[in-house]
Amino acid sequence: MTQKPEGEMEASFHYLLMASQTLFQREVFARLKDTGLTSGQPKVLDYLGGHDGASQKEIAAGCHIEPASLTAVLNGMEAKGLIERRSLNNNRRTSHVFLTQRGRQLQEEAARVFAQVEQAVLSGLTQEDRQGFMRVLGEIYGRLSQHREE
Amino acid sequence: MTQKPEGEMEASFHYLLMASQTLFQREVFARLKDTGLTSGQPKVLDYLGGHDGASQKEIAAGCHIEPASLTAVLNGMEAKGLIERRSLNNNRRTSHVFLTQRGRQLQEEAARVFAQVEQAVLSGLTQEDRQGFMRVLGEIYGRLSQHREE
DNA sequence: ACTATATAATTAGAAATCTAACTTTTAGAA
DNA sequence: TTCTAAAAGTTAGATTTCTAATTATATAGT
Repeated sequence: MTQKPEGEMEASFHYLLMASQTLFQREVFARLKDTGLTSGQPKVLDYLGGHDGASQKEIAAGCHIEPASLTAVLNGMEAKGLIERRSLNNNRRTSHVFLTQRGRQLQEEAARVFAQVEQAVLSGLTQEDRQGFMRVLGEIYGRLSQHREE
Repeated sequence: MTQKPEGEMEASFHYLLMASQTLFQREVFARLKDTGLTSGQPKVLDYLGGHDGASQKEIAAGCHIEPASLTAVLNGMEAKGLIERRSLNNNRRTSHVFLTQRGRQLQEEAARVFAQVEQAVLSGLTQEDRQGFMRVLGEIYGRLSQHREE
């Protein structure tokens, strides 16, 4: 309901995708405001939650940002004591990133908030709509990922 | 390595939404590179395509960015001769934004590229999947919009 | 081994975005 | 009408992000 044709419903795919992502992110950041996390950090924490000790290159790929962008985010996180960079196997070129205890706490908090907002957004859908939506969104993501590699 | 849905498919809603939007945007910008448009400008052109003469406040709302952010984008567009700011009805507080002839050209080009990428991404879906996806995405957007107003 | 190439990360500079504070202008109230 | 509050836009400072160039390290070829 509440589909007020305000102006001229620009309900194109790209508009809805962009707008939904923006609004979702804002809701997440709003709920994480107290943690002191800045806007680039939650996604990195989220990735590290499942890939502790990953290289910066791997983290950047997983977060879909450039390695150069990640450097700045990690510097901030390291300064706040959320992560540590270490070399492994006598390889001094690659640096592996590990969550500190405090980093782990905030990663868990971020995961909770992501799940909360996700729940709030998807709870109104039928099980069928939800599953169908996730399946198609996965296909779309796959298609976009291919594009990148070509 | 790790070019496929690697490791543990983090196919959560928030991950797919964020990643898809990022990849979509990158594809659009890649195809608009020759136009000299910078990353903040296409969405504003897109909005103006349907709302020429809108106030900055309206444009910001339509693009889901803050008025302060829009100021910088419009300054760049004005410097490149894509838009003009004008006062109407002796109201000197509100400034209305109009596309120039060149701005209109680039708006049309941006619209073409948005449509192209959209087509490339959605063309693999069945008509049913496509319609269902758009409907649910619209519902999700509506839900997120409400959140903001509360 | 020694040099050339490739890779991982960083730096530099630009643009986009946010929040908070400020300026100007309009509208409302006493 | 005059004073006060609200609104529209801008400015300032920070973070995120990009591309291009740089540094340091590792791998490969001869």
